[in-house]
Amino acid sequence: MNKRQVKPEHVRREEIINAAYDVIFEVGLSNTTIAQIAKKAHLSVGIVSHYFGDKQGLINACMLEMLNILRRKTSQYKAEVTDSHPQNMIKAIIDSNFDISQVNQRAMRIWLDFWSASMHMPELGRLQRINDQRLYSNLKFYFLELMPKEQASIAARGLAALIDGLWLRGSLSGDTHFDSTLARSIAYDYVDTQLKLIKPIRRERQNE
Amino acid sequence: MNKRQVKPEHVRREEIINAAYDVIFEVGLSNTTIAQIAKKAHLSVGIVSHYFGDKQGLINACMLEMLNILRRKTSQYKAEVTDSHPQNMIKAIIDSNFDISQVNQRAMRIWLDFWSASMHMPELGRLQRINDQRLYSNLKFYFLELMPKEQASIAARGLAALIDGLWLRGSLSGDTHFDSTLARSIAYDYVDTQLKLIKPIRRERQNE
Amino acid sequence: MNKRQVKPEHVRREEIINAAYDVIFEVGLSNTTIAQIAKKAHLSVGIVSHYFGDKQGLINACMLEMLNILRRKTSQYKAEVTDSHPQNMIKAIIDSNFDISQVNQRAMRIWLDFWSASMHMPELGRLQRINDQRLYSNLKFYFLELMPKEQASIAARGLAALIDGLWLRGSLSGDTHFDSTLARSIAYDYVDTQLKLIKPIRRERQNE
Amino acid sequence: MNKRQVKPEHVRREEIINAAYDVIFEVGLSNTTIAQIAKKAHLSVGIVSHYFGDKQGLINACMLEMLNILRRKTSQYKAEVTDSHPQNMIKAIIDSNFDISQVNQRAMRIWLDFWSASMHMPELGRLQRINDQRLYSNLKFYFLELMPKEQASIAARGLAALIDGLWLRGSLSGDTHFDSTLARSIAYDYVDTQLKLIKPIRRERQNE
DNA sequence: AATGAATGAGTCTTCATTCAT
DNA sequence: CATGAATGAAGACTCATTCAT
Repeated sequence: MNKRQVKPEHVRREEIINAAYDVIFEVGLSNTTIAQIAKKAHLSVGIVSHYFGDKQGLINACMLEMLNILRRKTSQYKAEVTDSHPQNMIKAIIDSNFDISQVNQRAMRIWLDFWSASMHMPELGRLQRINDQRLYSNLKFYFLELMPKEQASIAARGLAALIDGLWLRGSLSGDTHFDSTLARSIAYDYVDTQLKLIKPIRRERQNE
Repeated sequence: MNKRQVKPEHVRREEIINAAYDVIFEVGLSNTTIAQIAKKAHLSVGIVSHYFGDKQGLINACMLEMLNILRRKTSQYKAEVTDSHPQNMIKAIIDSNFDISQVNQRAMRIWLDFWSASMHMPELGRLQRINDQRLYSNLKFYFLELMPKEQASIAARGLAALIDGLWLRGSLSGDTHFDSTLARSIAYDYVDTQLKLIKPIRRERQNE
Repeated sequence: MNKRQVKPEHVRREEIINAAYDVIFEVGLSNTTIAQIAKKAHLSVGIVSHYFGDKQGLINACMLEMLNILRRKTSQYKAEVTDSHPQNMIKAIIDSNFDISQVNQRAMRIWLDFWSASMHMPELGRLQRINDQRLYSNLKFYFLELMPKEQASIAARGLAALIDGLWLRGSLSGDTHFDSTLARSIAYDYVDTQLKLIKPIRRERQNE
Repeated sequence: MNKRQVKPEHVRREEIINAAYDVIFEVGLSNTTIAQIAKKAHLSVGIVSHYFGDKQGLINACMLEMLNILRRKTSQYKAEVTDSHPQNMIKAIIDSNFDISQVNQRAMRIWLDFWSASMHMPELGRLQRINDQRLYSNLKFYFLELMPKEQASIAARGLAALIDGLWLRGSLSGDTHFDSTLARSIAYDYVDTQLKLIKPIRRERQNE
């Protein structure tokens, strides 16, 4: 008789959010219903409004959680870098971005669903733009230590786009598994080529 | 007055598809209703089933049209290249991809919506994978004329991802206008750096 | 180029009615659409209103035709009786009723569909009651020549019900073929037993 | 005030089914809409899917209920027979069949509607054939105790058809009231004549 | 805290009918 | 005569939300 088991709020919220991820992965965000989520979480439909106010509240919470996990992951990867040369930090950021998707193909699809939804759900858009901005700033910060401002900007923008694009193409390919090693090597290669070709250009510019 | 105006099938189809694009842009694919599309096209709701069978049929037709336009655009850009050096062809492909989005921010958002939907609508997924594959193959073909096989593969994969990523970040940024010049320069830069760093590896080419 | 082939009105009407029978048999009266009928008849949807005013007009025409065929069939069977003893006439009526169903299982199902519909379509109800009444009167007329009024009434009512019931159970059984020989023998048996037991009441007949 | 009144499931189901019977009687099964049923039951349209999945589920439940009532009624009539002579049991079965229709003219029309629908709705067809078979077997069982096998078969088949036919003609006659006494006497008469005429035939056969 | 019965607005789909050609 | 494009009302179904228990 462990019906009506009362659990701490944060545990319940976590359970519901995870159930939501499952359902979103299976049927897509726009086909996800509260009833499905409740069933997956072995709870009643009323529970969502209880903990999240309404469906939108749950969706916001899901995206927020996703972004928080990524942020934590990035912090963690950066903290683990021993030689904190800018290039290594950039690679840590790359690694953290592909770690998420490495964990599961599921996350990638969910991510894309939220990206898409963020165009038409203001709160999601806000969160998404903050995240976009964070990745860009983060990368630019380290590129600036390696190359002139203008090129750092391009490199950061390019790398951010490359990371997102690799992820995007990964989610969309029918493959069940995303080749994160390949993705990472393509991203590393981008950084390497940018760095190798930066010096001669700088010199010319410095003469100006 | 002009009630019951009969138009040729292809014209009506085009009108309806364009109305659909408008609505999808405004409210998102998953919030788009047939009633909205019909209203935008100044037609009745029954017309969609008349021309497209059902809503899914219309959606498929929309995506197919989008992809066809891109394909035609790419052919056109490639045909316009005077000096058909591989690098120029690659840049033509880049240009064609950003031409679409240049035309309007609308297209970019619609594109993302379809990308997302393609994960859960089989026919859309099929079309989308064909398109993904086409971009990759197209790029790889020209990269192969410039560098060894393995690197060509990476470069093609990287550039395809970069193009998609730039587009993605463009759709998601709140900006009303996408800076296609910047996007193109980032993509060009990717090609240039890839090519510059290829030389030391392929010494024989330097003799040319 | 035999498109737009113009045929006499009664031919067109016949074609459309037959197409309607086909469709009604396949999907049931309530699921029958004008589009299906038109397609089956290789004509356009507009044709129905052209010849029958509207859908209800076509349905009425269908039922009327069905009843006319039965009536003609009954007249014909009765005309073919050589020894016009009342009992033979009754059997001719039975035969005519099972002739229709003998022709095809299709007719039986259509018949039942119209019976059911006649409860809620006034014109159909009118036609159906006339037909009911005709069968009853027809039978009673001959029974009256064989037995007292009261029993003739019961026998006629009983036989009419028996015929309809046999037909009903035939349409509803999943069997593809209706055993009209069995049905007829059951009906004959009813007549025979009714007649045999009439004797004690009608002494004069015992002298025969 | 009494909004949102929650009742036990079986009560709600019963209410909805009864409302459905009302509507079906009034407008016919094929014209019956969920909205009408809901209105009649003073409930919202969503309730049908809540309890029966969809409209077809409700229709199936209605027919099942009808058949169950008839079956219970037959059991009850049979249990009430004091002198369980086969002939009395057969008459009990007849009585039970006309008890239903005695209760109301409504039931008869609903039956016919379901009969008709069962030709095109698989689940209804299944239920209907089971019921047909039951009546036939039931009657044959008792006829077998009174007459030889072959004749028992005919008598059972004939009586079953007669019962259905009387019912059918009753539903279709415009009369508001079905004369169940007359119907019953016609059916009794059928049994009586079958029995009276069986003996001489049996004897001859016994001599063979 | 948790349930799930009940609601009803919103959407897709169907289809008889109309009418310009 | 005949067509079939176009209409729009009607209906089944979905599902977020509410709320009595």
